[in-house]
Amino acid sequence: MILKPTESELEIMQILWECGPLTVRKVNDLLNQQRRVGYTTTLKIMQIMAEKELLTRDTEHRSHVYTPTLQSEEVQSTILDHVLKTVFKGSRSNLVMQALGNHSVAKEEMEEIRLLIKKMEDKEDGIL
Amino acid sequence: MILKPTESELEIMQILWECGPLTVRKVNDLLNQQRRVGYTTTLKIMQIMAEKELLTRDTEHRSHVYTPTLQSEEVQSTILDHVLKTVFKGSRSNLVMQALGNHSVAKEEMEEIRLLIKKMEDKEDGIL
DNA sequence: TAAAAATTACGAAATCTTTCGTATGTAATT
DNA sequence: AATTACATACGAAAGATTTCGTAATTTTTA
Repeated sequence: MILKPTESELEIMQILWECGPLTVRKVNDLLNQQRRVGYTTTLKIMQIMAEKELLTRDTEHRSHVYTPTLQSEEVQSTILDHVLKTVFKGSRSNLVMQALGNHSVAKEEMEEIRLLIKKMEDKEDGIL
Repeated sequence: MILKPTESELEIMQILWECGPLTVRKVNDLLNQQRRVGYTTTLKIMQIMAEKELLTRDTEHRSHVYTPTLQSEEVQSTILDHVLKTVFKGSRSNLVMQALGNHSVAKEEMEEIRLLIKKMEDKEDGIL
């Protein structure tokens, strides 16, 4: 992904990742459960996203149906890399420490993380 | 911190955290090692930051000297919380997994993280 | 001391994003 | 068939951020 999505674009992608391909109407309804926003506003942003190819749309039926072109993991990774670079001067461990420090994480999730780390240490023992 | 700093503001804060209290001239010189930007642009942004109280300035001498009011950790935490909420639907472990997955981290840093996790598990055994 | 250089203040243009009104057309309802 | 509801397209206003030109002032240099 070249472009970092804007906040509004991200909101819409979240909804589409969660609830599958949707019409503008559906997206706007879900969006309005979070905050008040007009229908044509949502329409406009989704049209722009389609132009940018952040979404594809099926124009077969009267109500177009939109799908995100990127997977959530790709966008998460892009954004996290940007934060890593601009906020943590590239230090991944500082980012992780900040993310974990003084916060509670469910036991199972913590276990998942612990296992991932173990696997990484086994694999890349001593390596950068 | 109430407000998320803009990208430009963040760039400047990074420089000030790294290189201590500086004049606009110094900040602009350092900034120009990364990208081309005019002196008055940097000045303007730093003046706005002072208004917002992201920076304090010593106006004793002709060249004002600016200092960040927030520590880097505070801003890192604020921004990471925002990303957590808007990009990872609040799942801290997903964020951490994404930050670690498929990336290399120096052995010592990894060890640091491992220790932190161990400490957290000991302290909050079984708790949220 | 006069000219040049450096600094702050300020306003406004340029750019990016969000917002929505209006026009237009199609489907559903009466 | 006429009216109402619903959809897209489009342009432009509103808002936020970045950019920089210019004026006014002070310091430095020649």
